[in-house]
Amino acid sequence: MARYGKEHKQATRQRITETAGRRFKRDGIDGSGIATLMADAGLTNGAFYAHFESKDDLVTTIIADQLRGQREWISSTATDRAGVERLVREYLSPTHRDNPEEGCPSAALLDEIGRCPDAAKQAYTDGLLGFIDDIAAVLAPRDPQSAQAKMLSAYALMVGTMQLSRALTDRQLSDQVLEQGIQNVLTLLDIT
Amino acid sequence: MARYGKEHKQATRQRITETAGRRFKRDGIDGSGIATLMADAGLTNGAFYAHFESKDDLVTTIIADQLRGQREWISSTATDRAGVERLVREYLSPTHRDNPEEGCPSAALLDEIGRCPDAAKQAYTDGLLGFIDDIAAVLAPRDPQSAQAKMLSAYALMVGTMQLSRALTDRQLSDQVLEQGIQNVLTLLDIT
DNA sequence: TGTACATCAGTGAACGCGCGTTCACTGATGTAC
DNA sequence: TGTACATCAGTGAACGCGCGTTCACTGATGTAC
Repeated sequence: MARYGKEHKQATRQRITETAGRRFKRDGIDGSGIATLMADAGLTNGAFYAHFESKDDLVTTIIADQLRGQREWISSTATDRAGVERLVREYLSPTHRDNPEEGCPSAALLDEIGRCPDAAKQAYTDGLLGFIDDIAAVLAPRDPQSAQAKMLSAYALMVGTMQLSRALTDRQLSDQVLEQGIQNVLTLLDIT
Repeated sequence: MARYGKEHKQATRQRITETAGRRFKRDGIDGSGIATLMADAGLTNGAFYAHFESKDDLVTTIIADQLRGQREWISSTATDRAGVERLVREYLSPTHRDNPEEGCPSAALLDEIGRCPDAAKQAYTDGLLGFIDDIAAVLAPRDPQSAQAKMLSAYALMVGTMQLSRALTDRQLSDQVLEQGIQNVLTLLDIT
């Protein structure tokens, strides 16, 4: 199968990273086995260790990769205050609630990340501050320090609201939680 | 070992429920095996099925039990607005962050609960509304309906903040997130 | 009050299965001649 | 331009282990006589 130019292996690694990110967000980290993750990428279990040292290594990689993806999504949407509002409404939408595998890694995995080894938590911390500071710069270019703290709190509210809406069986109540969340996030950020 | 009065088996079941609740909150649901859970209660694996139909049955029981415990804790603390403030400060404390096994089940498990079968999510929904409505009645006895929505959002912020503070490796930043969370929850609830 | 018995909470070995990880092997490729 | 070879990404069986669950059995107990 091999001896393609060096970009081939890198492309395979990227494919594993993308499909594993989706699987983690759908079934949880503990709920996703190596064999399943590799089958998702169209490979067999043995090939895993040509790309990653261990499952922990993969987890750390996925967390960094997912937050990088979230940062890119944010950069392309939240270019001004109106963009931030659009982002909040898109985040706290029934579509996001019903499709965790395509959504926010924090909403899908944050409590599990809190139980991960330090390397994974470090990747989370770094990746998070990357895009939090992006938005803080848009919202308060003159005072990024206090905007960071405010934005972290707004993010916590968005993540908690999404998780709560996914855990409720009452759909109407779930929708209502999302709506109330939008109002409170926007108020918290002094938007509208 | 047996033929104690009927209160004996019930006491054992309660012991399993308590120790399993702590274990779940520490290691996650998927991260806690039946044999470990039973050993925590001083029993062997086989005895489990004399008390519960399946692991799913236990999970549903634990969720209901944990939220009942949280409701009791709240009833004894949040008797007036000052009580609610004390509760928020205790919730968003470093002590709570550093001892998940004694803390809030939502903070420890909410994203995992969102992936559980409907029975577990139903138990969560019921248990949650139990104490949310308690606090709503304290905060706005004349308008419990809108107080419920507001309180659900405040709870989402508390849960998200706690999870975030547990996932960060930077302790100073983690402390800061908790502080900012307290301010925002109190503002959101029109306290102080 | 003392003994025989029925109860049933709890034991512990075993079931098939999937886990994370290792490793001898395969075979399509780019390169060297 | 055509052939032999070294490379190495990917295969798939196997490792020991813990998972959730089942079941034949044990033995301390409350009850009946």
